[in-house]
Amino acid sequence: MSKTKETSTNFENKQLLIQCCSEVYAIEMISGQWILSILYGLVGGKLRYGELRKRIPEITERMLTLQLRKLESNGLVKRTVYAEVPPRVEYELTPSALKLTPILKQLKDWGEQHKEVME
Amino acid sequence: MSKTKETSTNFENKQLLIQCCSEVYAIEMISGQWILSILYGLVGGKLRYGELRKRIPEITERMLTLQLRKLESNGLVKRTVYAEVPPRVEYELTPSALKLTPILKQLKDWGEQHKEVME
DNA sequence: CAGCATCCCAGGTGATACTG
DNA sequence: CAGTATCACCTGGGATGCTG
Repeated sequence: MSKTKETSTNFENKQLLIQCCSEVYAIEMISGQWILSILYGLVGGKLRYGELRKRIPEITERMLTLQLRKLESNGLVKRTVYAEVPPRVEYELTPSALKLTPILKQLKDWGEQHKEVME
Repeated sequence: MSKTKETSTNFENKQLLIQCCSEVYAIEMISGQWILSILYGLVGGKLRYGELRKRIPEITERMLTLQLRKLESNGLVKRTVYAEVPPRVEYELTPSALKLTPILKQLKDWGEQHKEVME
């Protein structure tokens, strides 16, 4: 670390922005090509890794794993590992993530209105 | 086009997602390192390019221009060019963009709550 | 079953210099 | 004043193959 001066400066700016502006922080969390697909996949209840994968056929294993880890570390998804053979891992939304859904609904409504305005 | 098979497929998927899910479309619009800074810079009313730049000292001219064009083509910002010397260009939020602000407020509130939950 | 490791390319972004 | 052009870098994400 502390190698690339400008990059680290930028990173610090971004971190600062995320810390002071909670909306930036929130948007960071729901940004990313797969985040919403995963969130929506889980609104129905907990799912195993393989089940989740079937609901999002286009995603690669790599990205599903990466994004789930991101969601987990962001506190939007809870990951439960069962000490069994064969292994079983279940994912579910946290209460916090569930509170996000009405806001997503509003974004959807805004988006639809905005599309109409646009032509 | 039609060169890289997988990439174009992916692009199509993404476009499809944006078209069918208006929340994805909305999130796309407010995602990006500078979008919110610019939006917030303009909530007070119209500003000239240079004035806007002073409000966001860290942004480069290149990025300010690019992001403003993105916002313009997305219908969030209106750009007005005055045929004068020296040139004058003013930017202002569209009504649609203004409707977004309460939703951003909610995202902010959620973000703050979520931060508290997180430790 | 539920991942991780590796390689690789495309696109986004910064720095810098130039222009109508 | 309000941009555009060019180069160069870094990260995100895909493909593929391996493992506890």
